[in-house]
Amino acid sequence: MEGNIITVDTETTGLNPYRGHRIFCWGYMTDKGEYGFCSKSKESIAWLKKLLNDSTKTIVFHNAKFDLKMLMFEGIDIFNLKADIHCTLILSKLYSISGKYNLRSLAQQYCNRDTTDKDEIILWLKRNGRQFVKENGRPPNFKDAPIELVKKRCLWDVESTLLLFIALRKKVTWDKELSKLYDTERKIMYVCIDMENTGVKVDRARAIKLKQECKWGVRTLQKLLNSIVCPLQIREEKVIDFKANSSALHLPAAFKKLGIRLEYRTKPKIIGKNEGKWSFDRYSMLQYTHKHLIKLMRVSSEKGWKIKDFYKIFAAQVKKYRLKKKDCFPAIVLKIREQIKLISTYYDNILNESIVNTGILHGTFNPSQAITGRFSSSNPINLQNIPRLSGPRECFICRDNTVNVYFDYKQVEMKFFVHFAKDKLMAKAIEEDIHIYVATQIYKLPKEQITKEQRQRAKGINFGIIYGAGPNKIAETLTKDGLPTNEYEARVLFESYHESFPSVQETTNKIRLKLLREGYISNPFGRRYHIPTHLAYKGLNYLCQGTSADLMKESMARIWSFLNVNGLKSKIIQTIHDELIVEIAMDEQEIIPRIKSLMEDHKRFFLPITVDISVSTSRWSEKEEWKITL
DNA sequence: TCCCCTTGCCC
DNA sequence: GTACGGGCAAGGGGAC
Repeated sequence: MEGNIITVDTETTGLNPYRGHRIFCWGYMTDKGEYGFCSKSKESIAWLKKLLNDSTKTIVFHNAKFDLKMLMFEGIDIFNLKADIHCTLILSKLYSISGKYNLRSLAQQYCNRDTTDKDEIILWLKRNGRQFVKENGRPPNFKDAPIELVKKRCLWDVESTLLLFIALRKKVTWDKELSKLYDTERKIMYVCIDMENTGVKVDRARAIKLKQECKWGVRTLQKLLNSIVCPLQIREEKVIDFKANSSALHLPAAFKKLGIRLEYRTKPKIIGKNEGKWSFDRYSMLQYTHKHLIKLMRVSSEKGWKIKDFYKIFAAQVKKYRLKKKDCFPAIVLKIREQIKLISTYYDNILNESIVNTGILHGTFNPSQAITGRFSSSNPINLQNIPRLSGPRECFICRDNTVNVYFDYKQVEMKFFVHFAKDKLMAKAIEEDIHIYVATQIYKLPKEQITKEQRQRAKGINFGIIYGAGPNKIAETLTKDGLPTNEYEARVLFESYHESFPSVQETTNKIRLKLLREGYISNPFGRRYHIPTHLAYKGLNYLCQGTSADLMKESMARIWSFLNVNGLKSKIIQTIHDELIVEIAMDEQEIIPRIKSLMEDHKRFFLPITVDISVSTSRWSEKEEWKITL
């Protein structure tokens, strides 16, 4: 083969190798115009393996993480390839101007490729799907499509990838910072694959038990709801089973029947055109909730009460205050929705997606999905939004002979916020308690007089401000968090905040100017954010989020190399934005401080970036502060 | 059956 | 005059 740059694309029977999906063919193209397409066979994989280990070659994929992972399942040692591996998805995300990163749009945008043809395989799957299921008892995948279509698509893809690589590589590598980011992202591919491959261990029996408890709650609360509002007249139909998730039909009808006047609407889609639909989210529902039940709702969520305990106290309250059925309605709707959510989003997935014998759950982490640079997690389950208090974390357990260690960047987004605003007073306060300090400023009280609730309010405002919130949104968030705040109160606090910390608005103004002049802003790692000027208020948040994300990525790459170079058994298993979960082998616990120091950064930023450590020897829900026990 | 909307979980 | 950042997934229900 003459070409030294070779693009490769594998076609697979699906997206999840842990569900048995595999490569069935692949194609390539070189910068000298050579190309080929072949079915998977022992020989063709051996040939590809040799290519991937030719140190004179540059191999390019579009979304290399995916192809490499699939190749791993063909027995290729992807972690020690000799060829130089590149990825046009990462390149295009780093160069980032458009919001679309599938190969078709990129090829059109950067390579002027014609994309008027529809994707013929997708069309084929759509046209023949139903018939196929009838004949084969399963939906068709790419392998079932006519091979000429697959070949055509595959070759189109490798050609586009090649053009894209040539167009983008220099744009990224000419910039020193972007080039470094690119190298980190390429390492992160392997970290991610390793992490996904290791998976997390779940306790299926516990998930079954907790699911049963929730189901009891749903049954009990559902009976109550039905007895309160059914039969319910919806159009011509008499509904006898009320759906608490139906905010379009059932909830408005139920409120009407109970004689509760509706007050809150969702944001209209087209401003002014439409006044929005009735809203029944937690914020609105709490406004309709009876005063004797509000505290119960708050405490039960805060403490993560099991449904039976909630129900006991709830029944007692109802009796004590002689509440009518209609008084209980909003609270019951909220509670049943919590239970439904726990079952369908968490317990069902934990049970359906973990491997029955081993209890291992393989999630997917995507390092280049979020525009800020954060990871996202999905498929088959999002491992980054597991509830902290209400049960599911009990199902995540340690593997035998390991402990799970949680390395948490302490207040990291807050620190970067101060870093960008360069606010000296805040910087000083962050070492002690930033939320109390902000409370002293906005309430104009000495810190001894700050109540727990005022601190919590200040905390809500701090995060709201980082996210670019206005007074209304702050009121909403605080109320949802169990701190009832009206819009007037929120406005006073909001203004008081900006009077105390003028540096914050100054920073946003600077960002706006920079966007006006250059069209983008960059974080300290050189990651660029193209933001339209009228959305400049997002800039500060992108910087905080993105800086924290890039710091985490660098750390992960370092830690992963450290573990590998030293031949350690311990594994990175999860990342939740500013938290890294490492499964530490029982006999390797001495590396915990080392990992901490690989993550911390005392030099580069306005404030030292430090790490807190927690550890669990049993369940995620049981994690506690780490004390040196070496 | 597909897709939008609403809701709700995480940081 | 304006307004909570980034994600993912599920259920309901209208559109086709």
